[in-house]
Amino acid sequence: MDSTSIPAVTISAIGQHNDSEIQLNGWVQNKRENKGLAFIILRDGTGFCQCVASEQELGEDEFKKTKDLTLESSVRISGKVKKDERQIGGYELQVTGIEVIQIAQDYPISKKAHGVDFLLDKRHLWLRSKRQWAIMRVRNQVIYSIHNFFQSRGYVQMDAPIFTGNACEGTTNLFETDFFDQPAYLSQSGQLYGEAMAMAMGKIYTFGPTFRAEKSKTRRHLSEFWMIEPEMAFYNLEMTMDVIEDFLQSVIGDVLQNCSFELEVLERDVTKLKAALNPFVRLTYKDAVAILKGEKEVNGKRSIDLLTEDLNKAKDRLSELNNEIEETEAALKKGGIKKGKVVRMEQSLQNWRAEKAELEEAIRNIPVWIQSAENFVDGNDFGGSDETVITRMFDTPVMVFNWPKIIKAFYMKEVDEDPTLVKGVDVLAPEGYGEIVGGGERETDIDVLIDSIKKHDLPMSEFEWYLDLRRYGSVPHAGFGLGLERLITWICKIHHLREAIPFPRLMGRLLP
RNA sequence: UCCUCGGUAGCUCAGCGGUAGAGCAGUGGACUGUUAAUCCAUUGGUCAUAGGUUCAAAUCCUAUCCGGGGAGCCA
Repeated sequence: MDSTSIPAVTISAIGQHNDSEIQLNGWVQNKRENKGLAFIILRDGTGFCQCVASEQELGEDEFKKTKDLTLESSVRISGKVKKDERQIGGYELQVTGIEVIQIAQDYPISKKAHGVDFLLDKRHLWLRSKRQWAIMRVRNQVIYSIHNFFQSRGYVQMDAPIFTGNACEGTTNLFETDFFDQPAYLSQSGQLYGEAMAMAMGKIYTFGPTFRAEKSKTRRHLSEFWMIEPEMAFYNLEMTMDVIEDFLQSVIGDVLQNCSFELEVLERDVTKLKAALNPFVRLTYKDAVAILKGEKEVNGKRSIDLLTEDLNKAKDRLSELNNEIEETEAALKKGGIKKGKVVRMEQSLQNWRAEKAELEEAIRNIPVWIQSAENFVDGNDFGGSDETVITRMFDTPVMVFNWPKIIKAFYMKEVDEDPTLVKGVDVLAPEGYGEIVGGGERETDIDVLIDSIKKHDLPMSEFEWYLDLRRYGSVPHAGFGLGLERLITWICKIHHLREAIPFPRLMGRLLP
């Protein structure tokens, strides 16, 4: 085959070459065979395309090559583009020639189900699979939209250092390193540096990696993740909440507009994302507590009633499932069923058992959540379940502001009417995803700040440069931090935060 | 650190005192429009490790190791 005379194109651009002969470079994502006919699903990173090879068209020798193709073998395939609405991407390739580059032997990720742990061991290969491809494309869109949002509004991107000397919120959460015989820590926030940069440029944002050393093993934790931290001079809390809302809606809008195929691959219910384009709910901490404890209704419902409803639904579904499982097990044991049907029944059983485990967990959890909500002590921080309960009441993200001073960071500005409160804001994502943004207005008064640093038992010497920002032209300013992976996890509605980053780092995982 | 669930074929799991199982993957075969193709056949096991109870242990008990997700903490 003369590979030079036929133009090589990407699958994403295949629509521009309908009815003409082209060449695709890629990997075999899947293959189905009939006598004299082979269907190769090719992926090239830009998309997926079914290539149809016919023995009649190709001749015996060229067609034989399709027989050897295994999953993830690399190939150049030339052929004629044919529009076909039924196919993935809307086109298929009628193969005229195949050049095998390499035959992959025993690709470890098969076409059927795998556990997350196994897949994470194979993360370098897992990234090739369709779901991961879709998530990473959404991630790319989110990153692009973030830059676009801030750049088009006059923000300057400036980055904070990764090595820091100040253990600004205690050393237990920080990774310690040896920095020329001095202890240094990997940054857990660029916030303080962001304030310095905002005093130089007006509006800035940082975009970089952040490190947390907590020994946390949950679906919402990473030891290394990416954070975006805008900081604006002459902004107050209200203006910041407006920016957050505008910002998140802009990113979500871009994803909805540009990633419809990716969201389809992920089977994402986009009505939930579209709901977030409506104005966000804004609650004071006090109101949020009242809603949590069931003292305040939302749309005529109390949180505890809604949870009880959820609990009963889960119980009903569980007994339904148990019946289905029992009946199917009995039928299988009895035998005399065709093989194809047996396979389907086995698969249903596996799905049901997984759903059952989830329901049982919910049934165990919800009473605890109700208890925790009822007994919530005003003035405490919200736990994971409390966040879930609050967001359960609304369709849009929820912004909670005016928090008790004692549970928030030292740099937050006090509320004028009530100095026990500070002008912080947390954004809670819907569908149980919890906190994605934390921010607020910063303290401008140097005496209040010095007092706060002392009360938090922080080493004053480390903060002299920070206090300079208040000594020389202190102005009202505010900002926030967005956890990139948490936002992506919610947008894609994925189970594990670790699927939202190419190579996750967490306790017990440094490879690959 | 605490709570909780788990470790059985390459993968996903069932079996819970009495001969080690299923599906997928792999391999061989059938089939000219498949969509996780289907159908037939077939390879594949120190049941995490070490002790103990028992006529008999993957199954019960004890210890150890490893992992999951939840609490704490957090984006």
